[in-house]
Amino acid sequence: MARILITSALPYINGVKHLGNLIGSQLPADLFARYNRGRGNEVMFICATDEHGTPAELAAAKAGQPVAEYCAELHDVQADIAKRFGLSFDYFGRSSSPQNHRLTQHLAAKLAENGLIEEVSEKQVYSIDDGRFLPDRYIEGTCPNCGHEGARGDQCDECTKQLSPTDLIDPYSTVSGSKNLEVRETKHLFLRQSKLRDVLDEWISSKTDWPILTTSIAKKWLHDGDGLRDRGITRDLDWGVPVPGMEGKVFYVWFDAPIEYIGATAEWAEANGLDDAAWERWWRTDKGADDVRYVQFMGKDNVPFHTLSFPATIMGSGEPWKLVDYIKSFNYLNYDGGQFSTSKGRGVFMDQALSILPSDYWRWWLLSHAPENSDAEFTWENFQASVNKDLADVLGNFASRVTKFCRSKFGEVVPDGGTYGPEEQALIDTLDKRIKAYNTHMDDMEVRKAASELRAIWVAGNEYLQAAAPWAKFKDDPDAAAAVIRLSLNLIRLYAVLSAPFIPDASAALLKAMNTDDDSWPDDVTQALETLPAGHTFTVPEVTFAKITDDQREEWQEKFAGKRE
RNA sequence: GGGCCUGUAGCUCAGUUGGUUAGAGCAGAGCGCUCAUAACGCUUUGGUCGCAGGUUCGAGUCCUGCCGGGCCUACCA
Repeated sequence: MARILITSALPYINGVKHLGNLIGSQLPADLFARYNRGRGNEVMFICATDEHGTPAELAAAKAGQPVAEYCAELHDVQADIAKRFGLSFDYFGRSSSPQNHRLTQHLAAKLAENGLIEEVSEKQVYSIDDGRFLPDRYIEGTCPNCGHEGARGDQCDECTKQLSPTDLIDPYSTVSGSKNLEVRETKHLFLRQSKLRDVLDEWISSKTDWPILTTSIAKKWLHDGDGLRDRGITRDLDWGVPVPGMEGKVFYVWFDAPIEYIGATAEWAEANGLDDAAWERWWRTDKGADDVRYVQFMGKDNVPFHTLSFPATIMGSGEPWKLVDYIKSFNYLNYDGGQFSTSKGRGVFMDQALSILPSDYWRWWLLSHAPENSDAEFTWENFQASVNKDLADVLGNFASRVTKFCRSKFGEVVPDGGTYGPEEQALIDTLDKRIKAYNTHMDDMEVRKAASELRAIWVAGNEYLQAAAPWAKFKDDPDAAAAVIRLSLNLIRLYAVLSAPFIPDASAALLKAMNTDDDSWPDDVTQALETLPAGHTFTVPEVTFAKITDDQREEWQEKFAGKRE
C-alpha cells in the first residue's frame, strides 16, 4: 500500500474563491486524493487558508473587524464551501495556527544557523496616515514614462514599464488615497536562495517527468539575468508570524504559507488527539516519511514558490524534511471571453455555483475541461451541453433505464436466471482494457484523459444494453433478459465506484440505490460484476442528474456577467 | 524588451521517438430501437493541421521567419 501526501495550494483568505481558483489546485488535488483512497492507498490530503499579508489586513479593516477575527470568520466560510464542494481534505488548516508559527520560526532559525539568512537595510515607502509601510503596488500615481494616471508603484499597466514607487509623480496610497508618504529606512531578512542555486538547478533538472509548465517557470527564475536572486522574507506588518528579535516585523506570507503544509498536518494530529510522530511520519524522512510520495497541486502563478523558495527553505534547513516528488501545475480558466475577476465580480464563485447546481455538475465540467496544456474557457453553452450529455444522458439515464426496466419486469431485486455469453465477455474485455487505461491516467494525473476514459466506460454500458436488448429478449426468453439486467445492475455499482473521484455525491446516491456499500476498486472486472447477486434488493434511484434547461442557462448567463455586489 | 506556452473539423480537444487514406466527443445529416431523463445505438458530412520558407525518400510532428492568443518577468498573493 503506497503512502501519498497531497497538498493543494492554499487559497488566500480574503474572500470566496471562483471556479478558476478551484480547478487550479483544490479540485484536481481532491480527484487524486479520492482516487488513491479508492485504490486502497494511504492518503494524507492537506490544505489550509493562507491568512497573512497586506491584503488580509486591508480586507479586515474594510470589514471593520480585527484581522484575527476576520480571518477566523473567513476560514470557516471557506471550510464550509470546500466541504460542500466535496473537497475531502484530511485537514483544512490555517496558516495562522500556532503550529505554523512554531515551524516557521524553527525553519528560519535553522536557515540562519546555516548562513542562509542575511539582514539587509532598505528604503520603503511609509504612509503616515495609514500608519504602515506599503508594498509597491499599493502605491499609485502618474507614470513618468507615459503619463498614465493610474500607474502602480511596481509597474505601469499602460506602458508596461517597470517602476519603483519613487518614480511616480504625485504618488498616493491606494489604501486611503493619502499623499502623505515618505521613504523610510527599514531592516529585513533575506533568504539567500542564490547560494542554493546550483543545488536547486540540479534538482529541477532531474525532474524530467514534471509538466513543462512547472519546470520551464522554475528554470526561467534560475537562469534569468544573474540567476536566482535572494528574496526578502520579512515584512513590516502586525499580522503574521513574528520574527524573533525584530519588533514589528513578521515573516513574508510566501515564506510561511508553504510551511503551513507541514503545519496543517501537525494541526491534523492535534485535532485527532495524536502525537507528533503521527504527522512526522509524513514529513520527516528520518521518522517514517521515506516511502511517502509527495504531490503538490497549484496554478501556474504559484510555481516559483513551490519549485524554488520552499525547496530552498527545506534544503537549507539541513534537516531531513520531505521534499516534493511531483508538482502538477495548471493554467488558468477564463470566463466567457475574459478573466474571472474578483474585483469586477465577473464569473462564478464557489458559493454561487453551489446555490444553483449540485457540486457534481461543477466538478465534472471543471475536471473534464481542466486547463492542463493551455488556458481554458468556461462558457455556459459548453457547460450545459457537456453536463447534459455526459451526466444526464450517458450516465444518469443508464442507471434510470436499467433500474426502471428491472422494476417493471422483475421487481426491485436483482433477477436470477440465464447465463452470460460472448456479448457479456466482450463487454468485460472492453471494460477491463478501459479501466486499466483509466487507472493509468489517474496515476499520471492526466485529468482530462481520465475523464474521457471514464465517459467511454459509461458509453460501453449503453452500447452493450442496446445490443443485448433485454426488452426484446424478455418477450420469448425472460431468463436471457434477466442475465442482461443482472449484469447491468452490477454495472451501475461499478460505475458508481469508478466515478466517485469525479462525482462523489452522485456515486454515493447510486450505491445507496443499489443497496450496497461495497465500493472496492475493480481489480477483476468479472468478479466486480458479481458483487450484487441474484435476489439482492435495490431501489430505483431518483433522477441522478436533471438536465440544465435553456431558460436556466440564459438566466445564469445574465446573472454572472459582472458586478458581484 | 526578454522568456515560456499555444494556434489541428462549426465548438472543446487527442495526436506517442517525423512514416501509409489526420482522430475523439459535441453540434449537423440519415437509419435503427422503444427499456429510459425526446434518452440509447449504428452510419455519415465536416480539416491544403495559423501563414511563408527550409531540412528529409517522407513533417501536424524538426529548423527559420512572420501573424494571432495567453502567461511570467521576482514588494499582490
